[in-house]
Amino acid sequence: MDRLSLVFAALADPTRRAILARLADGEATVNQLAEPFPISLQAVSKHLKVLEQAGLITRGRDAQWRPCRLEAAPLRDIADWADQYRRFWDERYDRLDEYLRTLQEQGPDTEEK
Amino acid sequence: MDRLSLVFAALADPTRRAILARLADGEATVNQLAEPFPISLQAVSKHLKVLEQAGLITRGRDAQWRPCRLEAAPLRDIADWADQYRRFWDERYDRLDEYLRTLQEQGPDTEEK
DNA sequence: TCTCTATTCAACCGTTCGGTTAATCAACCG
DNA sequence: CGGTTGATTAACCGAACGGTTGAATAGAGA
Repeated sequence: MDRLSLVFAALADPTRRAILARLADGEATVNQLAEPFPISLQAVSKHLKVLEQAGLITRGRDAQWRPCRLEAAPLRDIADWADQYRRFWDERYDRLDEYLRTLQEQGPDTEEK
Repeated sequence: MDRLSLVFAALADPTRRAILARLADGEATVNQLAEPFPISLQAVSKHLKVLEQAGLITRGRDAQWRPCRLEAAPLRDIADWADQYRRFWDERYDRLDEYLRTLQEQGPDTEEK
């Protein structure tokens, strides 16, 4: 699967987003990360694997602990991706938006919905 | 499912992101949207349903056509969400980042990985 | 060594996903 | 009306998902 799809898929789960939020406060072990959730440790381990493959975390090794660290690069990627569409929500781009729509609507029907 | 998860899940598919890109150029019918893809019209219809339930598109009615229109609000939402983590990738926030990590690493081990 | 802790791997289970084909609905048009 | 076009719905299929339990691995420590 492509990189962007992997990241979006990883973020499409509240548990995984909560894990990222926790990691924003600093590194944490699997047990620490699992503590707030009513699911098994193994389930959390799976979530971490998904986050790792999406490049959203990296895991080190400290004795028998595997400290997880947030990696923000993919988040920048999706922020940049969404920013492509900024003109569709940012009112400062309203005039440009209007202009583009007018350009495109020349043929089928000129009326606005 | 929560709103944000719906949006992320909808975006976790290249076909659906391509549909959104197409809609950035203006409204389009299902057939027009389906044309570039090597999948059936029904499959595209399903994708549109997913996008609609995520609030990323709205569909009108023009005779037997169902023109689709991009709705950017959820994209603003995910951009805002990602922006929470900006300090982890934006170099202008490096000092703050360092500071926060130092604060947090007081207990288990002070060494960096 | 034996044991305890931290974590992962393996197998399984029910649900969802992305696709298919076939049938149906909706609206125009002769 | 009947036929055609545009789009959705229904039923199905294999793969992936999110969870489980149980077994295995890695390292600390007595």
